[in-house]
Amino acid sequence: MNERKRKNTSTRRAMLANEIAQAIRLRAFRPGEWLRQIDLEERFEATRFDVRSALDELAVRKTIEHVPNRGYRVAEVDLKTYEEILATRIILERATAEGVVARIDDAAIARLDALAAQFSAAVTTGSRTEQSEINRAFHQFMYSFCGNAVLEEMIWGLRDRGRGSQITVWSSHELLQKSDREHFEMMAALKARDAERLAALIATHIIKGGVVGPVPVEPG
Amino acid sequence: MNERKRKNTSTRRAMLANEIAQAIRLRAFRPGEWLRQIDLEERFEATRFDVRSALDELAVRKTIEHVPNRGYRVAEVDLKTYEEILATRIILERATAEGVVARIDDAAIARLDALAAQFSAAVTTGSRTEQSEINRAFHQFMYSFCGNAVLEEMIWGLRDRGRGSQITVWSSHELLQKSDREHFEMMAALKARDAERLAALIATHIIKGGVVGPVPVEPG
DNA sequence: TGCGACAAAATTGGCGCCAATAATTTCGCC
DNA sequence: GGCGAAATTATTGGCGCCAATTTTGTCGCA
Repeated sequence: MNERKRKNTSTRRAMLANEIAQAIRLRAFRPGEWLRQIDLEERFEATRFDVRSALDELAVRKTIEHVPNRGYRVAEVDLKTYEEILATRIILERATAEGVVARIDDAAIARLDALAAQFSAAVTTGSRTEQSEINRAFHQFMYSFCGNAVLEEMIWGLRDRGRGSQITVWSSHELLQKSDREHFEMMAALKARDAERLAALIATHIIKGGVVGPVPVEPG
Repeated sequence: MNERKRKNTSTRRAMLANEIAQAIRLRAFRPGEWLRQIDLEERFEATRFDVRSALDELAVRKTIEHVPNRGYRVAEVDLKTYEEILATRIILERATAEGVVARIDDAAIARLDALAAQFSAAVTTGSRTEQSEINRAFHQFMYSFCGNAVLEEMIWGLRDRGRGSQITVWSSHELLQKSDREHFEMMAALKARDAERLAALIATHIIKGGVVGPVPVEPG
């Protein structure tokens, strides 16, 4: 009966914040780049008020940085913080293994196999952002079975924060292929219901995929 | 030379948000309670604009909840979410043990001993909020040596979120005394540089301090 | 007396205006 | 011609106003 009325502010704000966040993920805005409110108004067809709200939200989530009287810019993550983010991601993402192994079902495994295959295809033919989005989908779907929504939230919050680093993810084709292979190793561990092995794979996946060269990361 | 100019908004907003957050921690506002903007204006002597900004920030941090056209209220955490928060806290806080043990020095140990002693005293003589604040100070100071600022942030964000549960922390005097004892056991593990033992103690500390058998939760 | 509808009051929330600040250009002086 | 200062332009950000919405209070009717 009732047609859906126009969205209220908090919804619009959240949606816009997510749109901007995605744009940042897709590197439409690069780390350090200023986000001019006027541009965002036009690009996303939103009012200035909504743009500001969304930017404030992203600043609280540390996706962007606010400089008084200068504006908002995509956060640039320094090396130390980046390493801390990776270390914390390892802690959190490892911890999903147990729950995932316990709760995953055959249908989900099939879907994950498909996503892993999609990633394989994207490694050779797809664009950087395609690879990135498929990879994200793979992990997001897998972690969604961990049985802890709070834990999931933290993981995705951290992953978004890590985007602001100068370090190139998958800096070489070999690393990309390694990530690809690791997905299938994870699937094997998953099918064998081997939580410990899955956790170990997740840890190396994060380290190898994210850091180039000598790795000075000691979790904790 | 230059007298310090008036604080800019983002600073005022952050300060006000922290003040309100502390008030919530101290139970000046109870879970489910509505935070009327007019009241907050007077109580904290802030403009309506700043109040709203601060409330928005706290809503993003999930300390409070925003209901369109109704306002903001202290988040009520349901049991499932509360358990997830505790589980995630255990994951994160355990992970500090290694770094803390590696980095702690004698001066810090002395300070922690003092805080543990303060807590002991507060167990018998202090108020609930005093106990809570000293306990917080103890853990905050300890975790500050973990060498991972991002990890620390996550922990304190989660701890704040947990305040919104109906579950009474330290529901009995015995649990309070148990917490007290555990602080000293942690100190022993710390002095022995036994990270594994410290991690185990942290885990039980969180579980025992936070959950009390079958929980009489009444939906608000 | 209980209940529903209508009216009045209280509260929230969208938004535009313009002051404050930073960035850019122009101009004058050496 | 180069350099610094002043004027111009661009952008951000504080804030108050009033509309939209909810809550509270009142009245009439069964």
